[in-house]
Amino acid sequence: MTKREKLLLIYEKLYDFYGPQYWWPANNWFEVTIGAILTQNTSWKNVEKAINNLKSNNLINPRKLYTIEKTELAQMIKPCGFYNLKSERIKNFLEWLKKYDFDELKIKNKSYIELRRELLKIKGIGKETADSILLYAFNFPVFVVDSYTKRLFDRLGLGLPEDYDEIQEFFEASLGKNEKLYNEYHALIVKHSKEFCKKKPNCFDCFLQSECNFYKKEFRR
DNA sequence: CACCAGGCCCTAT
DNA sequence: ATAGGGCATGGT
Repeated sequence: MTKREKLLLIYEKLYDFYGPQYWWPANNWFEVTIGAILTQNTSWKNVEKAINNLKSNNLINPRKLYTIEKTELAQMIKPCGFYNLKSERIKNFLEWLKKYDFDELKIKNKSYIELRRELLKIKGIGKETADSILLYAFNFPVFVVDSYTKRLFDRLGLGLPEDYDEIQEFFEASLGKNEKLYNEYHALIVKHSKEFCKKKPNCFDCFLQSECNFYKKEFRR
C-alpha cells in the first residue's frame, strides 16, 4: 500500500467512525481567527470560556476589539492561559488587519500564498495558527499540521518528514488540493486524538489498532 | 501531587 | 541549526 492510499484509507476510517465534525466551531471568520490564537497550546474548553467573555461584551468584532486596552483584553481571556502573551498577539494581528481597514474582502482577494507570508510575519502567529486561519477562516485549501497529526501518523508508521512544510506538502500532494477534505481531515485527527491517542494510551479498543505500529511495538502480547 | 492542552518566541550553545 | 525554557489557566 502506498502512503497516498494509506492516507485515504485512514481518512475513510476516521470519517466512518466519527462522521462530519462541522469545523471550525465559530460563527464567523473573525471568531475563528481569535480562537486560533487563543488555542495555542491550550485546551479548547478553556478557549471557549475566554471567547464567551468576549462575546458577552460584544467584542467579537475587529474594530471594537482594536479599541480596548491590551491589559483589559488580557483580563477577559484569562481562562485560556498565557493571557498576556495572547492579548499581545491578538493586538499584533489587529494592527495588521487595520492596514486593510478591517475588511475581510480585501484579504480574501489576495492569493493564499501571499496571505500566508503576511500572517507569518505577525509576531505570535506561526505556521499552524496561520494555516488554521487560512483554512478555517478563509476557506483556502491549506492542510493544517499539528502535534496530533505528527503523533498519529508516526504511530501509524507513515514515516512523515520532520519539517512542518514538508509534512504539509506530503498531505497536499497525496490528497490533491481540496479544501473540504483538508477541513474534515484535520478536524477528525483532532477528534480522534482527544478520544484515543493520549501519550500513554490505554486504548486497546481503538479502531485503528490494526493500522498502528505503536501498538504492535509496545502493546502486543 | 504530576501532567497535559488544537504553539510560538527567544536565548544559549 | 537546534534543544531548552517561559508563558498560565483549568481538567484529569
